[in-house]
Formats: sequence, C-alpha cells, structure tokens
Amino acid sequence: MTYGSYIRNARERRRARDRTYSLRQVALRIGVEPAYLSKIERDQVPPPSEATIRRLARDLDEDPDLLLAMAGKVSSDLKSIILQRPQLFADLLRQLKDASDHAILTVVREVRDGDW
Amino acid sequence: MTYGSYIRNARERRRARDRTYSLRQVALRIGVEPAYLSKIERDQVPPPSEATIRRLARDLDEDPDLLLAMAGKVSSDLKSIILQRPQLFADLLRQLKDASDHAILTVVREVRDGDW
DNA sequence: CTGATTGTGTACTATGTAGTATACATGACA
DNA sequence: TGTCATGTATACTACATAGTACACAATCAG
Repeated sequence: MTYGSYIRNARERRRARDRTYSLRQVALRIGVEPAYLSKIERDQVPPPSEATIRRLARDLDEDPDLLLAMAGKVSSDLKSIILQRPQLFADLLRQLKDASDHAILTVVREVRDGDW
Repeated sequence: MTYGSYIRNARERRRARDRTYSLRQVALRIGVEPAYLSKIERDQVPPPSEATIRRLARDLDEDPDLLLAMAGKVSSDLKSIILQRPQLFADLLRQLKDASDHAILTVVREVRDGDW
C-alpha cells in the first residue's frame, strides 16, 4: 500500500465514526491546503515533510514512525542518535539487517532490562 | 572540526606523501569541478551529496560513515535497513541513545557471535 | 624566466522540495 | 431548491540542493 492510499484509508475509517474527519477539516487542523492533502492522498505529489507527517499522524492517531517509513523517511530524532556515533550504529544495524524480528526484539528487551 | 576542514586536512596529509592529492587532481578523480571542491573544503557550500561524499571517502581512504556523519547525513543503506522495520529499529535506537559505547559494542558482538 | 599547475572568486543553472491560491463541479440536507 | 461543505483541477511560488563554467592571481619546476 502506498503512503497516500494508507492515509486515505485511515482517514475514511475515522470518518465513519466522526464526521470531522473530512479531507477539508483534517487539512485545516494540520495546517495545509485541502488541495494539497487531496493530492497527497492520491499520490499525486511526493509525501509531505516530516513535520507535516507528524501532525497528520497525531490527528489520525497513527504511529509516526510507521507513517514516516511509508514516506521513505527516517525520523530525525533517530538520525541524530545515529549521527552521535555513526560507526558504532552502522555496525549494529548492518549486523541486524537480516536478523529475525524476534531476534531484534530480544535485543531491545535485553537492553531495556539489562544492567549496563 | 567541520566537514570541510576535516577533508582539507585528510587531503593535505596524503598530499605530503603523494603529490597527486592536489585539490585539482582529487576533484578530477572524483568527478567534480575544482572550484566546487575548494568551496567544500572551506565550508563555503553545504556538504555535497552522498554519492560525492562516498567517492571522496574512497579517494582519501576515509570511513564513508564517518564522513557522511560529519555532513549530517545517514548512509542510505542504513536508512533502508531501518525502513524495512521502522518501529522495531526506532525502539532499539531510542533504547540505545544514552547507552555507553561499551554497551553498544557488547550488543554488536553479541549479535555477531550469537546463534539467532 | 616562463609555462604549467594550483587554489579560488564570481556568476550562473537545473532539479527537487514543500507547499499556496483560486476556481470549479458534485452531492448532502434542511 | 438554494446553499453549504466536500473533493479536486490548475497554475503558481519560494527555497534548498547540488552542482557547472570561466576567469584570475599566485606559485612551483625545469
């Protein structure tokens, strides 16, 4: 599923319960022109900026990291974490590239619970 | 140290041993105009594209991840690793944000040696 | 001392990013 | 049945990115 159609789906689902989730009203709340949001939802323009994606995620109650990923973007806070120690994290990520989800989750838990 | 001055330093060091590391000749080898490389080394322009940084890193035998980081960029291969599983890696990186270098290295080794 | 090489100043450009502004046709609904 | 909200088409824009092209003064090498 593309970025645009995912957004459209998410919005329409909410709209079924809450009429304030029309394209125009969402656009108004997140601070963009309706015409622009329309084009976004039909993939007629590239996905918007990180800031706009975040406002959209908040309004639609969606995971910002997921929405950003669908837009082909990595959250800027993750970028700056990597940029602090680029070689270390480069190694780590390349190691984990082909690991299973389960394996990564195990690492996450280990780090969270471990006594470093 | 800034991106530009780091490059200049690295190049001049090499040049002491190898006269083919003049600004002009490096520029020629990596495929940019000398005037542009000159501006890069004096931080008169923002750092070049990822592709150009990689060619520069190769020519100067420097670590591309480090050079990219100094340019404020995250390697596109790391990005695509994250984009495969954005939420998982987002959790992991945020967990490791304040971990010690030692702790991260331990994780790297664990993943490398562990039987997943 | 001269010819090549070096680094740099200045001007310009193409493409991408991230949108706005206005107008319009359609459908809901009171 | 008029008007109000909805989604969309079209045209335009400001700024950033990633450079090129050319000229010029200094310097090094034979």
